[in-house]
Amino acid sequence: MQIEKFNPSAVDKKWQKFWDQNKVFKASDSKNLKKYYCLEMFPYPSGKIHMGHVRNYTLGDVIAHYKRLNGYNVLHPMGWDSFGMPAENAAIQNKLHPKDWTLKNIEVMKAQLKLLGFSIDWDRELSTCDSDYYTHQQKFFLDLYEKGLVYKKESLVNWDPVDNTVLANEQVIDGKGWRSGAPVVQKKLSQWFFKITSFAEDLDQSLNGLTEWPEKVKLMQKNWIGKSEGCEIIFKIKNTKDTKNINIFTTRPDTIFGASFLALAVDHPLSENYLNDQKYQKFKEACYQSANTEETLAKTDKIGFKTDYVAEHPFIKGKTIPIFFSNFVLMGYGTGAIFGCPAHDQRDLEFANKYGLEVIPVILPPNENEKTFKIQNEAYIGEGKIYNSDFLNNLSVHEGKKTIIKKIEQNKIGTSKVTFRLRDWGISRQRYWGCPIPILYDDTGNAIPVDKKDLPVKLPEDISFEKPGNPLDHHPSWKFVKCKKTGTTLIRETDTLDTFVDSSWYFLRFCSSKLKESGYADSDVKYWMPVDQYIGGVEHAILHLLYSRFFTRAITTGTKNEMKEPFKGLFTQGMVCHKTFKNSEGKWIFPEEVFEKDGKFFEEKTNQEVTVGPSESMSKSKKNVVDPQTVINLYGADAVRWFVLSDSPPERDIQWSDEGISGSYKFIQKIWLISEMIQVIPANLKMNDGDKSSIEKLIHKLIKDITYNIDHFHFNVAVAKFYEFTNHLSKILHENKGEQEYLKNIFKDFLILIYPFVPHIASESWEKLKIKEKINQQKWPVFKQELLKEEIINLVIQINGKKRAVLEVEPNQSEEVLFKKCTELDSVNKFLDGKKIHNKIYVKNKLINLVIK
RNA sequence: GCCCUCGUGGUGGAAUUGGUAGACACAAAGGACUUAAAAUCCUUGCCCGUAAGGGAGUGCCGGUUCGAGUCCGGCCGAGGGCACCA
Repeated sequence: MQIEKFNPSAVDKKWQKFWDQNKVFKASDSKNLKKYYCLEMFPYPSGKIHMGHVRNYTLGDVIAHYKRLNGYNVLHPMGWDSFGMPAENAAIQNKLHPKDWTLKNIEVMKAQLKLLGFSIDWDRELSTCDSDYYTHQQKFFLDLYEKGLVYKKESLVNWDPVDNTVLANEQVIDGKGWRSGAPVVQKKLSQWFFKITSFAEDLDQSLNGLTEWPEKVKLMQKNWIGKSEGCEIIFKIKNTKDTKNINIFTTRPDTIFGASFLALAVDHPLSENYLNDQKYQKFKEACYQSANTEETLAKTDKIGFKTDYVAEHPFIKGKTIPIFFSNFVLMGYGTGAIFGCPAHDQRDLEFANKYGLEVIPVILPPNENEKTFKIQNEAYIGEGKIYNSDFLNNLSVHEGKKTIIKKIEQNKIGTSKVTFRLRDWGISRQRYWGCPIPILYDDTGNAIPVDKKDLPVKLPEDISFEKPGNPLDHHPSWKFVKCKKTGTTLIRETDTLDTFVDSSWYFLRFCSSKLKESGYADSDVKYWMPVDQYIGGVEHAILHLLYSRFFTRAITTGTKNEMKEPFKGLFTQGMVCHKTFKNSEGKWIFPEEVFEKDGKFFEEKTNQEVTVGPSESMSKSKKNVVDPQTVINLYGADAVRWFVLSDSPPERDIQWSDEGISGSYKFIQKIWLISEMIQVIPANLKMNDGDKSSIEKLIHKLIKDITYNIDHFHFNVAVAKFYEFTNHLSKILHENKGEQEYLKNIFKDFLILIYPFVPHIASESWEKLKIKEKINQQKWPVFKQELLKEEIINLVIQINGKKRAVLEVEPNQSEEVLFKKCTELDSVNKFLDGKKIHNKIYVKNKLINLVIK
C-alpha cells in the first residue's frame, strides 16, 4: 500500500481560499444568536509577524473555532495598531513616508496571517492610522473635553535636546536618549491630560468583579492604582507673620504623638519664601540631581534643609516641631508634606538619625515592655498597643486610627482622606505619526475645541523630516486655520495623541467597524460587548488594560449606554524564547547561521565555535528569532500551530526548538496516514464487539478531555490527549483490526475535535469522508457519561499509605468483599506478617488503605 | 526594601476536589525492518538485584492527615511587578 505524504503547501492554500471566498468566518449580523467575542491584542505593523503573534493568534483561534462549533455567533476580528514611533524612525532612516511604510507592512503581515489560516472576520479589519478610525477618536476627545475629563497643565517631561522631542521613560537609557545618546533633560511642557484619577476608586473596586482575569494582573493594577486610606492634618506654623498652615497627608494618624518633624517636598508652596536663598537653591539642585535614575532613588541618602519655621503639635500643648524640606517627599503625592514619626517609619528614622531628631515610640509590640522597648536602627511598623499617646493609650493601631480621625474632624484640623498613587494620563506627544489633537489656539493661547462638524483633523501627508523635531510644527500651512466667526488666524495643536489612546477603544469599533456617523452603534455594542475572551502578552497588564478600562467608562459615562468593564475574560500568554548566539567577533547571529555538532555550536560562514547564551524572549536586537514565514514554508501552517500549542502551558514561556517543530510535522503526517489508512480498509474486515466498545470509550473520553482542557486553557494537555488517542487508533490500523464504517464514524468526531487546532488537515481529511456538510458546519460532539464508566477498575491497595498492590475488580463492590480479596493477596500478606490491622480506609472505586502497627 | 508567582527525570511538562507521581512529547541508549540511509515500529530509563522483588524519591527542614507534588509553618533558590507613595 503506497500512501502519499500530506502536502501542506497545496492543502493550506486550497482551504484558505475556500474560507476566504465563502466568508466562512464572518460574524452574523443577526442579534438573536448567542454571541461570543474573542479578541487577541492587535499587532503593531512593524514589518512581518513574529512567533509571539503566531502564538497569540493561534490561542485565540482555537477558542474562536471551538465556540463556533458550540453554536455561538463568534466575533473574531483583526486590526492594526498603526500609529507610532517606529514608522517615523523608519521614515528618517529610509526616506520612506510613514504612511507608505505602514501600509506596506500591513499588507505583508495580513498575507502572513492568512497563511496561518486564522479564522478571522476580515470584513471588520480596521487600522488606527486611517482617518475613518481616528475621526471618531477625535470626537471622543471632544466629548471628554465637554465632560471636563480632559485638561491641560504644565508637566515635567524627558526631553532629548538633540532630537528635539519628548521621550517616554523606557526610551531613556542611563539618563541618555536611546537614539541620539544625548543626556536627557527635564523640561516643563504644557501637556494634555485625561482625568483617569477621577475613576480611580471605581477602577480599583471593579477589579474584584473580574473573576475571569488572572489574579496576578488584577494585583498589578491594584498596586498601580495604589489606593491608601488615611487623613489630612493641618499643622499651624508658629513663627510667621502671615500664619500659613501646612496640610499633611498620613496613613498613620495613630502615631501622631510620635511626630518629631515635618518634611516638605522641595517644590512645596512654602519654598516660595526661599526663592532668593542661595543655600536653598543649591539644596534643591542637589535633590534634582540625585533623582536622576529611578533605581538609585531608593538607595539615595535622605537629605534635608532646615527651615526657620516650626509647627505646633496639634495635640500636645506648647510642643513645637521643626520643619524641613527634604528629597524623600514628593509633591505629586498626597499634599507634598508629611509629619515624620521616626519610631514607626524607616525613612523617617533614617532622616531623624541623620539630623539628630527625637525618636518617640508610641506603638508597643506584643511581648515588649514599655520601659525597655527601644528603637535603634529599625523602625517598628507592625501591630501593637498604643502608648505615650494621651487619649489614644491602650488602643490597637486600627482603633487608634479611627479614634484620632474622629477627634481631628471634631477639632476641624483635618479630615479623613483616600489617596491614590495613580496619576492623570498625559496624552500629548510631540510626534507626527499619531492622531492629531482636535484643538485650536487663539492669539492669546486660549484652547478652542475644533467644531465636531469639521472632523476629522487629518494629518497632512506633505511633510518633511529634514529638520529635527515634529514635522507638524514646521509645516508651512497645516497649523494655520481661519476662525469662522472672527476671521482671525487660529493655530492648531501640533502635538498628537499617545498611541495608547488608539488601542483604548478599538474593541468597540470592531462591533460597528463600518459605521460612518459614530465610533460605534449602541445596539451593536450592547450585543457584542464585553469581549468574552481577550488574549495577549502580560507586558500590557497595566497600561493598555487600565487605559481601556478607563476609556470605556469615560466615553460612556453620562450616556444612555454606560459601560464599565470591556474585557470579561483575560488570558495572558507567555513569550516565545530561543537560545542566543554570539560569533567569535562577539556579534549576535541568527539561529539559522548556526549549526550543531556533538553538542557544540558553530557559525556556518566561518566554522568557528559560537558562544551560546541562555534562552530568552525572541528579539530582533539579539537576533534569536525564527521567522514564522520560513517555518510555514517548510512545514505548513498546521505544524506551526500545533507546535505553539504543544508542550508548554499557554501562560508560560515556550522554547522554540527545531526538534519540536519537526515533531509537530510528524504528527500532522500521522493524522494523514490514519486518514488514508481508514480509506483503504478492506470491506470484509469486521471488528469484534470488545474492540468496538473499547475504541468507542476512548473517543468519548477524548471528547470529555478536549472539552475540559479547551475550557480551562490547557491546550498543551489537550495536545497530549490527542497523541494518546492517535497512538491507539494507529495501532488498530497497523494491526489490521479496523472496520471501515465503524472507524470512519469514530474518526469523524476526532476530526471535529482537532479542527480548531489544525484546521487545514482536518478539513482535507473530512472531505475524504464524503460527508455532505463541511467540517465547519458541524456541532461539537457530546460525550456519553455512561460510556465513561469503567467496567473494570484498578483498586489500589495501600499499607500505611504506601502502594503495595493493584486489584482489578468490578466497580461498586461492597467494602467487605474487596477487603477480603485484598487480604488474600500474597503481595499484601507478606507485609501484614501477622501484624494487627489497626484501621482500614476505603475510598469507593479508588483505594483501600490498611493501617497496621 | 515591599508585593506576587513558581521550584516535579537529561529536557518541555502531566497529575480537574488531598488518593497508583512522572501521562504525553523531545533527547539518549539498545533492538527490529533495510544492502545502507531516511522513515516507521518496539524496548529501556534513580539505587540494590540476572530476575522476581525491594528501597529512595516532586528545592531543603518540620507539621497536619489513614494518606501530601497538592494543605500549614520556617528556610533556600529562580522569575516577575512596584520602587523614597507618607
